[in-house]
Amino acid sequence: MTERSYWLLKSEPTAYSFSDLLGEEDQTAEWDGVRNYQARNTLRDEMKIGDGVFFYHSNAKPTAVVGTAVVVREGYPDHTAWDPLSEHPDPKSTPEKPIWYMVDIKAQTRFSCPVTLSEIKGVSSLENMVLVNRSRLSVQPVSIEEWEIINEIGMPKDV
DNA sequence: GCCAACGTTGGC
DNA sequence: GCCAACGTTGGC
Repeated sequence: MTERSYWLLKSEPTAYSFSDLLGEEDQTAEWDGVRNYQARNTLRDEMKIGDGVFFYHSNAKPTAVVGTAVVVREGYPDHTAWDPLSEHPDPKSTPEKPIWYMVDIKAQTRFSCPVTLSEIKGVSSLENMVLVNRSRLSVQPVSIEEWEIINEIGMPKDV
């Protein structure tokens, strides 16, 4: 019996946006293309079915957490690595010896008020977020406190 | 478009 | 195993 964990996934909306995820059949997609070892380890070993996911738009105007999703399939080999026509081919990864992994996520909630990076930087209880301190990591952990605070800002109940 | 940060590669 | 060179990310 383990408790739910929380994560943040980054995507450039010009490449794949939260709207794209909402437009998928069953609002579910493979989170493929991650080619960083630390992020790979998180995808492969740590993210569990039912875990909460923040969907973050990087390189966007503005950069922001735009919604939430849930993990619906745990780490399995990223088959796009051995597809030479994919966006991120890596010939060193094979079906027999996969290097890269992915999870499936399903969209949950689109924030009525996307939580921008500058907003996050202005909240003292969010100053330890990985997003703020190690900005290049594209798959990163989120504490339960950070999860709750950003959900409250993104989906205010009393408006 | 610039450029700082930082992850990866490869020569030694 | 070190570290310089290089490539990429991503905020601004």
